[in-house]
Amino acid sequence: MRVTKKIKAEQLRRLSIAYAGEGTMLKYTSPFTLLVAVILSAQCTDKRVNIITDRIFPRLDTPEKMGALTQAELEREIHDCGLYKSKAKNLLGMCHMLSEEYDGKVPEDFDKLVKLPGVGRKTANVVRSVVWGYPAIAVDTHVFRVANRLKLATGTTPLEVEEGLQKAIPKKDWSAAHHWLIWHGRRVCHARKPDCETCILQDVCPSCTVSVPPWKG
DNA sequence: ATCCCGAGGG
DNA sequence: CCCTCTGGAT
Repeated sequence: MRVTKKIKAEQLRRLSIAYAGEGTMLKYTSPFTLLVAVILSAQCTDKRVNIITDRIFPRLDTPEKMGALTQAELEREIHDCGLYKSKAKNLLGMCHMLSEEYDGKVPEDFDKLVKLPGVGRKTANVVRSVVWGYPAIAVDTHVFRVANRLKLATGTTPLEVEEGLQKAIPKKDWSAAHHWLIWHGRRVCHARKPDCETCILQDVCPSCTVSVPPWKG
């Protein structure tokens, strides 16, 4: 099927209704704690991250406090969320840079954020969008997969898909759309076995695998 | 077995 | 460009 501008708008309209009000499940109390939570969330469920952050943030909620730990100590604190060595190393580097160059405060500037150890394009977009309300579409594994399947935006790299989505979606909806696509990816449009049977986008999705989808029958 | 709101390094 | 890092949930 040919995914026209009109069909993209319909895809977005339905997603916006289905996932209205869904946001991040990560718990945080400041820009710094959200930044840490997002970094910990790589290859890990939000629920698991929240268990860890509930435990550590009462003691380690600033770059100064967290940056005072040794690598081994921080590894032990975050061990259960996986990738713990690289995350601990990056978090320490990030804390030190925040303390030394930014007076312990998380910068709002995108280019400054992505220079922090462990902070890439996706993390920077999430933090800017959630904390300060900047319009941004963070392209993670879900957004990348769902956007390509819907042909809402296509591309072989996250940046390509991000730029495509920016053209396909009104700017005021960028931050919300990021969450719509994530939740659709989590609940329905799974990586391996997408649940097309229960999908609300069957007739507007070019990748629908239902044997006789409405638009073929 | 397969996937989870990635990023750094080679 | 591809590889590696990693425990937990299902």
